[in-house]
Amino acid sequence: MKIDLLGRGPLLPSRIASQILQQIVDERLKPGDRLPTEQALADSFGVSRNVVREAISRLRADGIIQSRQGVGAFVARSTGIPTLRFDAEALSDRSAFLALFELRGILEIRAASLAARRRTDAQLAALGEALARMRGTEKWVAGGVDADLEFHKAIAVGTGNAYIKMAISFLSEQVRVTIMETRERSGAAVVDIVEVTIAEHAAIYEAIAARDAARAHDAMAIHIRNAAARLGYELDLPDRP
Amino acid sequence: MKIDLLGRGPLLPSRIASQILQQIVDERLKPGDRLPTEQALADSFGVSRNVVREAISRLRADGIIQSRQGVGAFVARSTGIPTLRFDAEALSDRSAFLALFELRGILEIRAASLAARRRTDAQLAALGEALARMRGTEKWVAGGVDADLEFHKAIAVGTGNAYIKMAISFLSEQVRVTIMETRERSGAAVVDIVEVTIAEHAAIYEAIAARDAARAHDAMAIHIRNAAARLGYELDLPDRP
DNA sequence: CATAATCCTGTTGTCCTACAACCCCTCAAT
DNA sequence: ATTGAGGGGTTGTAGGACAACAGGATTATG
Repeated sequence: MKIDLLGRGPLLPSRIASQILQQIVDERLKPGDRLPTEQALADSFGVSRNVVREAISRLRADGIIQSRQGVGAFVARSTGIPTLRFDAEALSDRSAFLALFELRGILEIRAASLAARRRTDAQLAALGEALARMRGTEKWVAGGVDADLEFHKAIAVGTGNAYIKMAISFLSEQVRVTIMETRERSGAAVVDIVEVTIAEHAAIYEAIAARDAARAHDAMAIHIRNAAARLGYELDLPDRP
Repeated sequence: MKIDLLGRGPLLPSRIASQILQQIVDERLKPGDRLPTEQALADSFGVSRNVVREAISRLRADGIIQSRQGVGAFVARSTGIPTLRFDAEALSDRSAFLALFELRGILEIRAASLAARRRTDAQLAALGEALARMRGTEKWVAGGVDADLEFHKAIAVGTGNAYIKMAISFLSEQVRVTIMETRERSGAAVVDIVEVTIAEHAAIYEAIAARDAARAHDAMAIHIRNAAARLGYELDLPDRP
């Protein structure tokens, strides 16, 4: 059944999910309401039950609906905001950026410590590669930031905690975007002192390689503080508590 | 107490999705890589292809992987996702919930430390009110969790960092929803020992009131670890680094 | 009569098979 | 060399079957 001439549009499950979601937004289905049975939905949409199941599965993963076996699927009494997002524009503000950087630092520092204790050899190898790639990039101005982020993500991977990885990736991305925007606007390309930066990363790598959690913690703390300083910010990271 | 609090846990698609995601996080599957065929995945996980399809469907909705008919499914070249979202259902999985709790702990502990040093008197007063409200609720079963969250949010406010506050609120909400859902499903209401919980909170409050960052840090660490224990989990929080 | 045990029915969860749509490669024909 | 038709493999969709489960109706039991 080809309806969409504009390219092969979204597949069936996506479309069905959209339609169900639309019914919820339109309040034809209110929180707490029970959805029609999968078979009924399949019939009414003219698709197979399989497609309906995939659609509902997505909505369920988003916390929009929840289903209980043997009973039915219900529109969730949506209590909480299932997503976290930061206003990109607000980050131009000096104090806001500092706050974001602080949050990132908290996670990165602990992540370094955890990675030192939990990393696998393969993960360490990946970290080493990221470091090597940083050394490789002569032109630090553009690609350097990406290589830097890659290094930090590799550390996050080393924690073995998928959520820490996601959070750090998310925050790093915010920081990266903000930095890029700022440089574009101010025009002045801040030249990092390559040697210093790489040395800091190397120190972190060494500590993680040696499985020395305390040293990894300190090395990362120093790096974060210096990175902030290079951007012109004084970061108030707590010392070892 | 039941061995597995998150009882007849996560449905198959969630678990499969988690495992695939874990492979991506572990970098056994790198961006651009092609996933095994659905049939191969189904065989290796010992489930039907249908289940694998639902799992992949979710990851696809999250932009983590993308698949082309007739070719295969590929790990998306991570274009930074501007939003942070966790699979609500996957959190029923024991290890996933533990990972989330660990992430939350990292932030909460540091937040307590920061709040001890930065709080204003007004913020301390708000924290005291939250604590009083916790003491007020005799029936800890239902409203207690909300009062608890309010207390933690008040601490986050005390850091003076809006992003830390948002992150903690977000994570707390995830934890709360997960616990609620679990209780609903398993039926067994876990009764917290009210006195102990309040005592832990009081200790945190005292430390913050005294502007003693180290003590606040420790008190929160103890609280988080005990809270996890009450839910039947052993949390591996690093000691003072 | 009250209460507990049992059956019954409907729904979701999972499995299985089959086929359509599609991509990519090969290979023969022009 | 270009073109075009297959062929194998993969995802997308369909449909049927059964297990797992919840809840109400029914029957047995005190």
